[in-house]
Amino acid sequence: MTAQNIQDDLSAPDTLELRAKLFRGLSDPSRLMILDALVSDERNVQEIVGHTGLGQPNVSNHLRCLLECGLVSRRSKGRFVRYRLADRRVADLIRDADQLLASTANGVDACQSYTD
Amino acid sequence: MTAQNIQDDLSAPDTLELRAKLFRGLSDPSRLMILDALVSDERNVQEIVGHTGLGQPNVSNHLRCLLECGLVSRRSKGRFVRYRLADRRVADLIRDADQLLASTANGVDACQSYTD
DNA sequence: CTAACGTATCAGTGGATAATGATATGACAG
DNA sequence: CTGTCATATCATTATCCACTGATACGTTAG
Repeated sequence: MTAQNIQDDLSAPDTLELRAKLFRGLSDPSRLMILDALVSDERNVQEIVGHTGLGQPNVSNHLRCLLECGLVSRRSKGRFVRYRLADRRVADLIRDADQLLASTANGVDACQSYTD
Repeated sequence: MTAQNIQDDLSAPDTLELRAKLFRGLSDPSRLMILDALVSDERNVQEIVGHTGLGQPNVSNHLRCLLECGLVSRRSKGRFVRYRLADRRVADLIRDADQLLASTANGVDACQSYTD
């Protein structure tokens, strides 16, 4: 599927699954923590581990997910690998979600479907 | 990690979990299909079942999730229950995600973390 | 009242996945 | 080289969740 087809074909099954994958990348508190750590700065894995308190293999695994889903990008720098948000719109999307939550937070808070 | 280190308080654990729940509501192809069915019109459950091809209990279950997460609202109309998007920004969020996908679709398409 | 319809809930099942500890890979310092 | 550090991968486990069929609940029609 090409980029221009996506605009015209928003409900096609493939597009639904792409959308689902993108949102799933954003649907985990650990990954949101990692993304928060990357909003302000480019950081390497150790810095993210320190910033989030998550285990190193866990962080690497989440970063792989975020990378493959196009939410972050990486570049090697000697022994270190530095990660940053892939696009400004990733932060925008999270901010928009927060604004929506500010209106409907009571409802979301009462959500019992996921036992977080 | 202390609370005052967190910029704008957006990274507090509670906020992270609220965000995660909101995005998780959007992270399933079936739910995205249901939301697509509701973008243009208010619909009852049977109409959604016909529009999506999903099973009726399955649709009801997803609708409960979407309702509790504040993404849709409902009103009873006789025997029928009519659902609609809770906020225009729900559709906006999905559209913004599609625009982001249009730029990074190759990366997301290659995502192997979730074997859909 | 009673049957048919619309919707919601329940129990069971299979598959997905987040977290962890151990380990592998690769790069730099000395 | 060799040891150490940074990162990635693997195997395991425990949990979560989407789907299905059966069923319960409530409402309207006749």
